[in-house]
Amino acid sequence: MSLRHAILVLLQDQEASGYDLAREFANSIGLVWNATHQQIYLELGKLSEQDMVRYRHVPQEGKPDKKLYSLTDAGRAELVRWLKKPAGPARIRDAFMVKVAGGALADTQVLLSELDTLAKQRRERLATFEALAQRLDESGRDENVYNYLTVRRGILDQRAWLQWAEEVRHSLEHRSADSTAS
Amino acid sequence: MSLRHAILVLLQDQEASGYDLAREFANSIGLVWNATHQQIYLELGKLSEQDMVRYRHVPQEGKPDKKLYSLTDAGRAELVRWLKKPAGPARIRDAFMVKVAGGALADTQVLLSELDTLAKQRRERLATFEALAQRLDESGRDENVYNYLTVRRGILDQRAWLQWAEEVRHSLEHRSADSTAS
DNA sequence: AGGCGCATGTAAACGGTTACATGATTTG
DNA sequence: CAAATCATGTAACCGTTTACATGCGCCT
Repeated sequence: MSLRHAILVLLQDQEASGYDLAREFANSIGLVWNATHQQIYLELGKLSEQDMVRYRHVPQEGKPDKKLYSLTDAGRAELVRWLKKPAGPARIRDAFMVKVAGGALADTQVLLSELDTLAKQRRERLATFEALAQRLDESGRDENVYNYLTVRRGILDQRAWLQWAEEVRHSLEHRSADSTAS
Repeated sequence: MSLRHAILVLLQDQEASGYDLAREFANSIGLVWNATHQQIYLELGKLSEQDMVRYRHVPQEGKPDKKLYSLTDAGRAELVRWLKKPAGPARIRDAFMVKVAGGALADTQVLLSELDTLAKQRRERLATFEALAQRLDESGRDENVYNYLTVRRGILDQRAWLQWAEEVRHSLEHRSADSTAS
């Protein structure tokens, strides 16, 4: 399990609430590891019990109070320990790809429109990441190497996907031109 | 849940045993969806109860008997139904990426050697996929569009990862040159 | 003799998703 | 007035991994 380690990594840079972490998981890191807020609150609870994180209670006006979590020495030690041992292989669950593999039975039009939807999302992400990369590049490239590399991965990933999407569109459109009778 | 649909897609082309499916999940489709044999046997059991697959018992000599599964009409209908509704977003769990993001605390040498290990695996996969793509391209490109596209995704994915790995190596080597004192 | 490949399975533990619940403030 | 944002949480369920179990044949 390394949801816990993903959380520790995020807390390494800055104090954050469970809510903040959930947002980060939905954006940048989300490409690489995802988690819902319930999962995060649960894990923060466990980490806190095990003294790997501590929190301070921050009352707010208008908004609900928040708990700002930060790493303890034990948490940092755990992170360091984990960083040393080899990571398991990456796992993915890409339902759309399963669909393409089973495409013979699928409605080409449905696949094409879904492809468009996904491509749009990817293009938006790509823009976000490119903007982020530029900002990181301007403001001190050496301190932010790790963040920069993470974002670069996101960029290359989106581009590869979009390129593939072009190939798919080409093949499918060619294919649907054959069978305009259906 | 669409492990079930991934299985249905695989059975669409050919009869297979649980063991066969597990192998396919470990290879080609594994890039896109993964599952262990226990999960597959369990799901095949459920699919069989729901009459979406049937099996014939094949006794073998020397080796244990096997059950060869194939799609029923109900199974094919379920696949078609699923293919029509939009797929959820792709999910990934890439532990190595989490490590890079938390790289400030990591030992650069450890990261670099892990990068090498992963790069080697990716290069092997890339070679496998490229060989497969060529074979598909030669033997009738139109019948195999869907398989071909799936393999293309694998190829583009490996290339993007390897390109990223080059950037990471560059950054990390540069970085470790600074602090040869450690 | 030991390990790998074939082939199937059970059981327990753990990880993760979905639904539900609350409640103030801001934005359309 | 409805919906989104901020902020936290519980409970039930489902999906997934890990460990255990069996047994023959082949290769080193």
